[in-house]
Parts: sequence; structure tokens; C-alpha cells
Amino acid sequence: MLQINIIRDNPGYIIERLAIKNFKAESIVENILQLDKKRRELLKLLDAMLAESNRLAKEIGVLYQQGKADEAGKMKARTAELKEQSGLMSEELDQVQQQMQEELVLLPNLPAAIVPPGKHAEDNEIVNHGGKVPEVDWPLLPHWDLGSKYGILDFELGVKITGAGFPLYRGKGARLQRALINFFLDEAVKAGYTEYQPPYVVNEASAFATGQLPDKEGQMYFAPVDKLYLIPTAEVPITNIYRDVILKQTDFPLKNVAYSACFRREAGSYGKDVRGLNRLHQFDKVEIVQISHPDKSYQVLDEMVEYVITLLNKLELPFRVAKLCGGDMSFASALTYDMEVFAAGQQKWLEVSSISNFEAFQANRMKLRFKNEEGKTELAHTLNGSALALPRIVASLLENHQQPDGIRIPDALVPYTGFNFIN
RNA sequence: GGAGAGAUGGCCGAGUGGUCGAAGGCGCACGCCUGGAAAGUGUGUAUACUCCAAAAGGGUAUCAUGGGUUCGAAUCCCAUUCUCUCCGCCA
Repeated sequence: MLQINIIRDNPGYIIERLAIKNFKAESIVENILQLDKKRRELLKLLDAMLAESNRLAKEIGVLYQQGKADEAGKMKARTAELKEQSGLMSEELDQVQQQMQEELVLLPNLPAAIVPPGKHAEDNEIVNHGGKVPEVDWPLLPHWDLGSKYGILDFELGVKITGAGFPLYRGKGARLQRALINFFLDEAVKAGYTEYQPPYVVNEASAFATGQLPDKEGQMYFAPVDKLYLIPTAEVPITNIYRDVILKQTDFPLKNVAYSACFRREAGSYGKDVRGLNRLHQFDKVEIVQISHPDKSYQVLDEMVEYVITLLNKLELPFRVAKLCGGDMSFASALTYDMEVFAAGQQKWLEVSSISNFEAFQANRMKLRFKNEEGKTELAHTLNGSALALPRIVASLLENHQQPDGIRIPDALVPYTGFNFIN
């Protein structure tokens, strides 16, 4: 959520910047400014009324103490009148404030200055790449074929037990999952992140704070009896640690990492993009979250991208890094880098991590602040990214490291798997 | 699930209708003291919105949350949520 004072001070700038995200903000900004003006007018009147009310109440108290009950009684008429008026006015104010809030949550975050203009993924800028795409003279299989060939992945069984998008991992396939989770967590801890084990279900307030509610409600699994949501990412519980918190400057940088299963309904997904492990309803992910001083957040973002690159290098996967264009960025992000790995069996690039700086956008919504040099409270910046999401990493690992007679495990992972070949 | 007790500032804790945004203590910040530190001592120390060109200063709201009674609520009433204790159940 954008801060109202920024909109008030420079509405033209907001409209201009949001155009980079192909978002037409004119009418919303106009509505917000009007509502804000109305709100402040009402607030001024209401406060004056309440102030008078408070003053009279005190005077009446003094009169009673002095035994002047009849004088006090006369003043009560005025307070009753004030009470009725202020009641009506505060209802009106609530309404205006709610309307303003509804408009405010419609505005996406402003893109950072270096975000390239553009409409689609094709307009993204590739800013880095590495690793080698395998060149072999035998046919490379997609991971779903490799999965059944070596008995490590079972999609049909998942359909029987739960439904599409809930595969089972078996034998070395299951052990590979466990190894990757531990590998990612250990690497993050070595890089200075604090490990957390969060709840997998969250309440409404948490889902709202990270922006899943109200508009992405349909994307989450929901347990109505207890009004709890299954998390779509560990970002939700981990970022919510800091909801309604005022940090000290010395708390920065806050670096957290968490493994969790992630649950996504993926309503509306279909077709070839959802084949195999490419898109699932339940998957494993290790997520990194940083809370940063506003002056440092872009430095932190670069650091996070560099960190994920080291992971991809250790897994010996061909990758590329894209700086997202305005049109491809998410609602809350100010700058996003997508990390993609090449899946040689499908001949496709798969997104395995999306690392974003949200600046103060999330922090504003969940009131995450810190005391700055002058002792004033100021919004902190939040950042997060996958490091990494397992299914597409597994897909790419299987497809790129396949041999005619099995699948090679990269050296960095062997201490975690306990084996170096799947056949 | 049943019965009972409770929820006050960063923390502990006082406060049962007015002078209470809230005693006292701890913590923290700054100063004094000291060669330096500790101890001691003094001062300060919630958040949001808003008025004012800004600073200074003022107003309003907030004692779990929402509603009610009252001229006036941290204090009384109702509902909700959460915590603790005991009983039951249980990996």
C-alpha cells in the first residue's frame, strides 16, 4: 500500500511512475485525493466537537463536586447534543476512511527508477547468465519420463490419493527432496540467515498483511471451521513476524530463512505449463526474507541475487537472470529479478526464484517500522526471494544431469543425498 | 471439551467512575560525578491521525478487540479473541 502523504504531496509523480507498470492511476488517485480532503475536514470538525465535549464533562464534574447539581444539569443538554452530532459525524468519517482504504489498496507499488518499460515477459532484460546447457548426441528426456523410468516420481498415485498437482516422490526421489531442503537451509545459514520453522497455516490478519487478502483469496486453501489459510509461501508467516513492530536501527539487517511446504490452488492454470513438476498445488520451498534500512535495500537486493546465483552454480545448472519490465512485475514489487534455469529435456526456461524489493509497500500495510537517527518512526523495507523452490530445480536437475544410464548428482549435493547416481 | 482466573506502556506492576496517557520499578537515551568504568545522581523516554509554512506548541483517539451504560470509563455491563490453572482427551 502506498503512503497517503506521498500521494497527497505528488499525485502527478505517482501517475507517471505507475504508467511504467502499464497502470492507469489517474481516476484512483483523483478519488483518493478527494476522499482524503473530505476525511481531514470531517476529522477537524469531529475533533473540535469531542474537545468541547471533554471540556464540558470536566466542568460538570467540578460543578457536582461543588454541589451545584442544577447548573450541571443545564450543561448536560449541550453534551447530549454534541454526543449525537459527533456520533453521526464519526460514522460518516469511518465510511470515508473505509472508502479511501479501498481505493488505496488498488494502487500497485511504484517501480524503481531502473525498471525497464515493457508489457510482457519478452520485454524483460537479461542481466546475467551462467552454467552450460548440455550438448549430447542422444535424446534428452523430460523429467516426467525420467521420473517414471527410475521410479522416483509418481503423478498418478498423487491423483489417486489427493488430485492433480500432488505428486509423490519415491526412494531416491524422496531422498533428493530432503537433501535439497537441507542443502538450501545450510547454505543460507552459512550466508548469515537465521533459520525459522514457521506455521503452515495463518490467520486472516497475516494473510492480509502480506497482500494475499483480499484480492488473492481464491489462490489459497482455506479451513473455514477455524478461519485459517494454508500458506502459499513461507514469506507469509516469516514476514508477519514483524507485523506491527518497531525495530531499532541496530536490528538491521534482518536476514531470515525458512523451509516450508507451499500450497497453491492455482485456479485457472492449465495446459503445457502445468505438466509434470512445472506447476503444483503443493511443493517445497526454502525462502529468504530480509528486512532492511531504506538506504540499504537495493544493495541487499543485489546481495540476494548473488547469493542465489551461487546456489545455482553449486547445482551446476544453466541459468539466466532477468530484470523484470514494468508490465511483468508483481503488484507489490518495486524491482524484481527472476532467476530461470534451463530444463534441457523440455528445452524450456523455468522460473525458480523471483527476488524482489518491496521497499515500504508491504511495510506500510503491516506497520513495520524502525526508529531512525532522529528518533522518528519510519517504514522499513522488505525483500524476499526463493532460495530455492524445489520442483523446477528437481526438473532441471534431472533433465540436465541425465546420462544414458541414469542421473548424475552434482558434487555439492552428494554429502546430502548420500548417493551420486540415480538409476 | 468442562470449570475457574486473567489481559494495563519495551518489560514488571499499581490503579474499581472525574484531577489518568496512566503511580512505582526495571530497561533504554542524554547529562553530572569518575583518571576510566561500576555504583550513585538528575532529566527524558508510547503510537496513530490531525491543526500550524515549519519548529515550538495544540487537538483527537488508543489500558486485548468490538459494542453498551454515563455529563464523564483503564475502572461498570454485554459479546468476541487470547493467556494461565485444574479436570478430561491425546502424538
